[in-house]
Amino acid sequence: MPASSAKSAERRLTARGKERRDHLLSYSIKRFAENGYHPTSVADIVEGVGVGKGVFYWYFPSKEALLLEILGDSLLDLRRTQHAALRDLDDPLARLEHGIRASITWAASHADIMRLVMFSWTEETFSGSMKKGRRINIADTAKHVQDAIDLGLIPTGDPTMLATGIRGVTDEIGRQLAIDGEPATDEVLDSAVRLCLYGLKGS
Amino acid sequence: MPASSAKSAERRLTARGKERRDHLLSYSIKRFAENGYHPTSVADIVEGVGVGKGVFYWYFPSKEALLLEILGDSLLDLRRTQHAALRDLDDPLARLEHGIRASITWAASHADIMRLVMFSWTEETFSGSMKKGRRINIADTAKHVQDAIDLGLIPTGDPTMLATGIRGVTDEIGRQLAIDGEPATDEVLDSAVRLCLYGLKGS
DNA sequence: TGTGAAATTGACCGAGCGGTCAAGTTGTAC
DNA sequence: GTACAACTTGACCGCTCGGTCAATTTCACA
Repeated sequence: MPASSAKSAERRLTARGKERRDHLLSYSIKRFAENGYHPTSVADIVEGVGVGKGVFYWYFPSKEALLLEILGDSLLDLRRTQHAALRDLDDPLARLEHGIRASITWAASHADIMRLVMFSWTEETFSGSMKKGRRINIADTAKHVQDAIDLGLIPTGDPTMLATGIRGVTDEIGRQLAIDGEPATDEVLDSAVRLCLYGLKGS
Repeated sequence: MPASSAKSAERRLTARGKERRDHLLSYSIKRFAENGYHPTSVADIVEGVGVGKGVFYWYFPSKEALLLEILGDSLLDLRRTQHAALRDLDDPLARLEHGIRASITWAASHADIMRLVMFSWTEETFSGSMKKGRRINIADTAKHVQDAIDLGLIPTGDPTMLATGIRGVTDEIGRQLAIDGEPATDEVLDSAVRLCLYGLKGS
């Protein structure tokens, strides 16, 4: 490895450096989503950005580390979005509803990321990151389900199981919107919310 | 291409030939699921089966065609399983219930295929096959939803939208079971059915 | 037993991969 | 102006990939 490789997290980047790095990141996401991770070579990426190959390895330790960074950043962004959507709500069912809406909306507006997520489930190298994300996401949801049960708003049941079902609805609908390139309309969001909440009440 | 390549669908295969082909197919599925499609080379496959490289290309025109065949076969098998599960039932809701159970059970017991399906959504070359499968699957389900609406068993709603939600529940739960290597227990199946059917009734 | 199709081998090919690095340029702090 | 770190270049490397093919063996059947 070069003396000052991209390994260290605390690398000093100039303004120009940060811009270059962001450009490489966003372009990689786009190409990975369009062409697939493996079929997109590092040479494709640097050519698309218009720089030499060494630039890629100045900012990222490897192609693999780049995808892992994309996945980690995305999980963080989704959680932040969800949290922002429900932080002011007290009612557990209202929190669930706004969480569902936020998840689907986020997925629909991050179609590229959704494709990378689907791919990442299929290879050991990346699926660990995905499992962690799912565990966190389901735990977040299950907490609200448990609160709803405790308050007698819905019948007793296994909160994790129910949260998994809810994630199924939001994931699939989000995935479909992302793949088809359609936005999350109110009609879609309302249907998803009804399906989940009535499902919970009936369980 | 060789004079008698694998291109023709009506190739005459001896009993030994069919066995060899099946062996290559099943071993490829296993390796693709374990290691990912791209990281698994044709050399890996033939080495695992214990034959020369030419044998692979005697039975399959390309690595890509092999995966497409796996995907097509699997869609057929799933549909056959679903159809067998509900062909004797008249009540649309009972048909939906048994379809849901069959889908999840099939996914849980075909974990390898589920991994390949997830991957295939992420590359243009294969996602066409996936979209077709989803369209067919949702149309199958929507038909029963429409029947239930017509009979007044559930409130009016967009059958395709509702069928998409149901597919979301079955897909996600099936996927989770497959990834974790767990079987589809009655408890899981019951929860999924309740979530879907109560969701429909509330919509 | 002879014959042709089916099946098999594995060395070989051109291409492209992820990644390296010596050399050079740019930016900035004193 | 000078010194040093940040940044950039692109030729190059070793390797593996999907795929080919001439030569050979196996087998079903006449």
